[in-house]
Amino acid sequence: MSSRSGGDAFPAGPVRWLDEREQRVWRRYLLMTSQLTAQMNRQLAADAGLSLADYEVLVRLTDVPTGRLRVTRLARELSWEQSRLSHHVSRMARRGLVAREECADDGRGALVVLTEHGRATIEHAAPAHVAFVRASVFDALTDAQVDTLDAILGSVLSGLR
Amino acid sequence: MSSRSGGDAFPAGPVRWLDEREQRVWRRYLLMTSQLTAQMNRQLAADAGLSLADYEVLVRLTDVPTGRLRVTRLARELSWEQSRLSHHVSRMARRGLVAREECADDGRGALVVLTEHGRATIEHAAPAHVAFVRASVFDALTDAQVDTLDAILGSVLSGLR
DNA sequence: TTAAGCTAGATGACATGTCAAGCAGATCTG
DNA sequence: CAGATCTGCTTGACATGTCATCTAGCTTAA
Repeated sequence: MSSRSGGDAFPAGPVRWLDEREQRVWRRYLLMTSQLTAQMNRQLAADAGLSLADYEVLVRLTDVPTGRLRVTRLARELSWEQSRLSHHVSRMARRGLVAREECADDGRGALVVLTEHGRATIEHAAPAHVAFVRASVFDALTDAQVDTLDAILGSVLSGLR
Repeated sequence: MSSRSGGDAFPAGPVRWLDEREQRVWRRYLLMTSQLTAQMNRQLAADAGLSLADYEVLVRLTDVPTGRLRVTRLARELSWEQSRLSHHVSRMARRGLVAREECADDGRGALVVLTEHGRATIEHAAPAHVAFVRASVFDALTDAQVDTLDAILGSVLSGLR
């Protein structure tokens, strides 16, 4: 459990505990997200030797024609902290998936570039990954459920900022 | 992006790429879950020096009257891998939140026990954490949305096993 | 132009998670 | 009851994330 119901050992205070239904939904939310992430990671690792994080980075790079992006821009696209990306790029570079390049415009800047190996790897990985997402998520839901999910994600996200 | 639309650089094959709407929902799903987790972690860390994982462990232990559980049982309740739990218990024990105890029934077994400090910590952490979850999630959703979410979680989860 | 302050990135320290291997105590079977 | 096997748990190696800090290159304004 990740939350408490009322009437237990904790002081009641002004806290509105989650009711039975909310607790069930919340537990299932935590379970579902962790399982789904874990399975995507395992599927990608088995199929292409990638983590989901690797995959996300590679996809952003294939999205631009030049296959290269400034570090800060890439971090923003991914909604990652800049230092996380910096560490991750180092690891991916060690594996030959991307490379760093100096930035002509700005002496401080750095570009992350998709390598040939990186491109080949994501092109190999994408079909099975998309198939997995489709099978696990979209094929399991009705159109109306997807619409509601979209609305839910929007509401929660706008509250988080 | 975590998935591809059709008609791009990848071989088409028999793959059904995600359409525009599916892509948008999927991106938002990944964004929302990572943001929500990050913010829960930060809130818990700031308020009580706990990670969400610590919190989950402590809650399971407070759920049983004796405040102690076998390692395997606790791992199952959390849906964690056993070795993850073992590492995590070591770290929590170092901080005095839990302790290990031998198991009388089974010489191989081990019990994880909530300490006084652990109990005090979760009792301090729970109200603000629940308030955060309520404010971020449940207060942002209508009753009908929560029902649909429950159904979605159920569908996806049953497909994942 | 030059010092103050800002910005882009990298890095070190450390928490966390995964996988594979190890180990000792049960259990099973001939 | 002895060896084979299974089980419960721990450990080591290593990938990943976060936070705080550092460096060097921009920008600004007196």
